[in-house]
Amino acid sequence: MAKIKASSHEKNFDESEHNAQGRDMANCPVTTAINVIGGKWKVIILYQLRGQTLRFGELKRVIPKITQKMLTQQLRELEKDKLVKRVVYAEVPPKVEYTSTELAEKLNPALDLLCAWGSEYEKAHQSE
Amino acid sequence: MAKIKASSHEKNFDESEHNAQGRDMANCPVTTAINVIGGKWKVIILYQLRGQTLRFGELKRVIPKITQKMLTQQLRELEKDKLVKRVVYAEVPPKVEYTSTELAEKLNPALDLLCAWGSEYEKAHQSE
DNA sequence: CTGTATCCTTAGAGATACTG
DNA sequence: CAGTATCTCTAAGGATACAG
Repeated sequence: MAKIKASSHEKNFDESEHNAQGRDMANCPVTTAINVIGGKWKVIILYQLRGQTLRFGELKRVIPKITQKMLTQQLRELEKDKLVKRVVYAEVPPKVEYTSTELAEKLNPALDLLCAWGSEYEKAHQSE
Repeated sequence: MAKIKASSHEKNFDESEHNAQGRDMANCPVTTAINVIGGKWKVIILYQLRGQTLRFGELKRVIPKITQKMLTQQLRELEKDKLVKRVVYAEVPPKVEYTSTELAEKLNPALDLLCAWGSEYEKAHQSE
């Protein structure tokens, strides 16, 4: 995929210049959204956490092909972006639970539409 | 951003293994959708082409910070993914027009929701 | 169990120059 | 006008080993 920095909220348009009467709306927050959920495993993790709390190991088991490093990293970013809440229990052995936040749940309608569109897309391409 | 191959429709789940009763739906086509529109400039280009045909140079002018190389590359991928139609006129000087396809227009509702969510996200983070 | 820390490979992306 | 062709840099992501 593209190189999308997690913390990059940079504008892709130079608003200072008269930008040839292009649609300034193009710089609407879709780009922000894509930046936030565009990570390779983000939507997958988010999906698993829909209305459900999971431990680190459970997530790992449910997403077998993700590495520990990536799981940790993506979770940290999601946490920083306030899409996931992380709760550490002071036990031994350690126990950490991940839950999706309100903000994340608000994403669901959009994800559902994307999911539906993805199906259409796959249908349109399955002939190849 | 994440590394998302344009042509990668690989499964991120190992369906052969009993995957710890994880939600198989997690591997729903959201991931496909993200792969297709996750490119750094894709949604921006798509937005500019909403219900409107533009020439290469017009796109370049409207998205000043994109390089020619990236514009060409992203357009080629969108074309391959059947989201954009490319029409070349046999004139001199050359003239090439880009139009969004039906499939691309079907994405709009999802993009609108993402846009709305992006605004919420920005609000929730502006305090920082 | 839930992580770090390293090392490594690649793909994404920018800059620049050139062309039919 | 609408692109290629190179070159380079960086960051995303994977593999593996180690640790509280």
